[in-house]
Amino acid sequence: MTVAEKEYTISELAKEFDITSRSIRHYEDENLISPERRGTHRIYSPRDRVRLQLILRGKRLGFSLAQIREIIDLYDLPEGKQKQTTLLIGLIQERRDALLQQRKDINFMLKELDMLEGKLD
Amino acid sequence: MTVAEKEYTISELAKEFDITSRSIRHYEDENLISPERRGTHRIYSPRDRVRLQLILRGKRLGFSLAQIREIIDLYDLPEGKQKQTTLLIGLIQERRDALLQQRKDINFMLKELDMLEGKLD
DNA sequence: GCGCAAGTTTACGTTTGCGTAAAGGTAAGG
DNA sequence: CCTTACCTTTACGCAAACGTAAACTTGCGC
Repeated sequence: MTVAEKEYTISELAKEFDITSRSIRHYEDENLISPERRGTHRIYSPRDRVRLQLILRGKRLGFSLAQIREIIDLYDLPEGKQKQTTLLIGLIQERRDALLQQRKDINFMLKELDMLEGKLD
Repeated sequence: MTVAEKEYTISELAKEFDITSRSIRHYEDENLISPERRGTHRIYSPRDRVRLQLILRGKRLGFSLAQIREIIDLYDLPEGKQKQTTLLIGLIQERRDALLQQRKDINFMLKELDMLEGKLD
């Protein structure tokens, strides 16, 4: 039998990730997450929680919610079925290029910060 | 004698960095850059050009213009004079922490992209 | 000295990402 | 049942980062 899956309320997740419930609902409005409903209340699964983490990671990197949705959608491929592989590979490569550029930018800035600190003798 | 410094018009820089003149003027409104004026026209020096590059780098990393201004201001320290070193070191450390977190996020996402691509066999 | 591209200011418009009431529904404890 | 804490939807508000249009001025190029 399957192990009982953990469940979360909206305010639990909000507190855990230090954001507001409003934000989480907003992400749902933007179709970035869609928790189960028990009556009117939202119930979040561990899988939903992971999605939220992905969203916040994207935010920290400066992606828009629309971009984040594109990225997240990559995770929801129908497992075996590859639904336009060439198109997907293109998308993935785009993401990768952006991230590599960001990493370059970060390394550059880190170096600059080192230099600046050096000037503060 | 000093070598003649290169000069740029607003539209030259706009074209070079693939942004609009409007954006550049906006950065000026927000005190991120302040080119020389020759009459009413703006004249950009190589130093201004570097500042613009810093701005765009910050943007690619998702920083707000206000944050970018803070970062840029670090470059304009009165050379020898250290004006509240402890405070500055704190600021620099904050920036560094944020960048290191971002680099972690990036590395995480890159790994995920690799895995996703693996599933597309 | 005229034309025309490129510059200027001023100001209102737009999108994104929530904040912040307002007005109420729901569930568990006493 | 009643309070209390937490949840819900609806909707208007707002700051950031420009877009865009209007209405001018400037300065080559001929």
